[in-house]
Amino acid sequence: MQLAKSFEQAACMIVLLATQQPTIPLTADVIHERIGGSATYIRKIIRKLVVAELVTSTSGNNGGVHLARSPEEISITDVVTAIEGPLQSFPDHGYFDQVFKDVEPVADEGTKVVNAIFAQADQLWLTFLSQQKIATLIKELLAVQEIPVLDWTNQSDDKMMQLNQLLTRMRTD
Amino acid sequence: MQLAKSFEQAACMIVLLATQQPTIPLTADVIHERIGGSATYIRKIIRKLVVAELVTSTSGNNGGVHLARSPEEISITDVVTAIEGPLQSFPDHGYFDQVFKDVEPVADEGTKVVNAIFAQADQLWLTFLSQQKIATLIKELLAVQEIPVLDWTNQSDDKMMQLNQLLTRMRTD
DNA sequence: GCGTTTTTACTCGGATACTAACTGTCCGAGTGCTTTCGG
DNA sequence: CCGAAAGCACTCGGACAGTTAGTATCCGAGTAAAAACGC
Repeated sequence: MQLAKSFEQAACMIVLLATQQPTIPLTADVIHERIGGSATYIRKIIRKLVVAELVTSTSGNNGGVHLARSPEEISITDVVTAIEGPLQSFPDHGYFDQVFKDVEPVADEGTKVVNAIFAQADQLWLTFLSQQKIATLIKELLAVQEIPVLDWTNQSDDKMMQLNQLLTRMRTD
Repeated sequence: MQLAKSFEQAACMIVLLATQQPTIPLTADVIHERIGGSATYIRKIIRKLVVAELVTSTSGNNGGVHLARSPEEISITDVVTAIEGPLQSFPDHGYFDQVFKDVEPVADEGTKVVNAIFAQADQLWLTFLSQQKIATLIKELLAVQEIPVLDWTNQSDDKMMQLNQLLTRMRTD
């Protein structure tokens, strides 16, 4: 049981967008250059994030995507449900009811019991991940106190060096 | 993100075997008649349970499968890992490292952080389900204090009526 | 009657198709900024 | 100088193709109990 590969890519996008200057939206192409993989599929993933209202996209020239709310208000659970839909780990095909179908007093209580158990387990998983915000994730990731903001659109090596310098400066503070 | 359909079937088998007279092993065919679905695939699932040492199978005439240990000592987690293997909900394709590949001081710490978070969430899920034993599940399922034992091999309607009577008697006690 | 062979009823485990979900591609259409053009 | 038209750079969203994990089938081989057989 594993999340889809696209979830990992989606999470990367959110992180990317969180460190992007809010004034400059990111193009699907720029995102793709950073994350790699299939350029067209990246768009499909972006679309899911738009539908889930985690990011906003603007059409036309100089368009692109940017976060819909601050990284402090986006949890990992948000990203998971955006990509995968509501979580239900137990695949209910009614086999339990089938087995005990002629045991009359039990009727179709079978799956209900099992479903309830898994619903609890799922809830534990979800609530834990809902406490993990993108903001704290990035801070851990880059080992800094505050989220650095830069412009990923500018791809020159200089910018990359600037980020490195920025990071080390932030860490030593 | 969902468990495989075969997990549900596997769980049913364990329940079935738990209520089976320990002296009489169950044939793959008998199990199939109760659970339904594909007869040959049922065998593959049984095989997984055997490899995971949840059930034991004996070859030859009058052979079949029976539980390897008591239902009190089998947890839902055991069944999950028997069918799905070790749980790792985060699909680690290294995208995070890819994004920050030229941010030198971070190096390949990216996936480690994310992996750690999901490992915690998974652990919560697993430990909760490891506390849910098959024995208690069955008791809830059938609304009885003790697990009823019968012979599923005998398929006559009489036996089914006997079970129903047995259950109502156990409940009123 | 007793040991050996055959039959029978199972499991074992690999090779092979089928299927659905996920992944990836393609293309026509829409949107808004920018530029061009005519008066 | 100003408004309308054309061009451009993007996104939108659906239709379609490829890939992979899970599902399902088939078949030859192995194993142990029971039945049949021979002396």
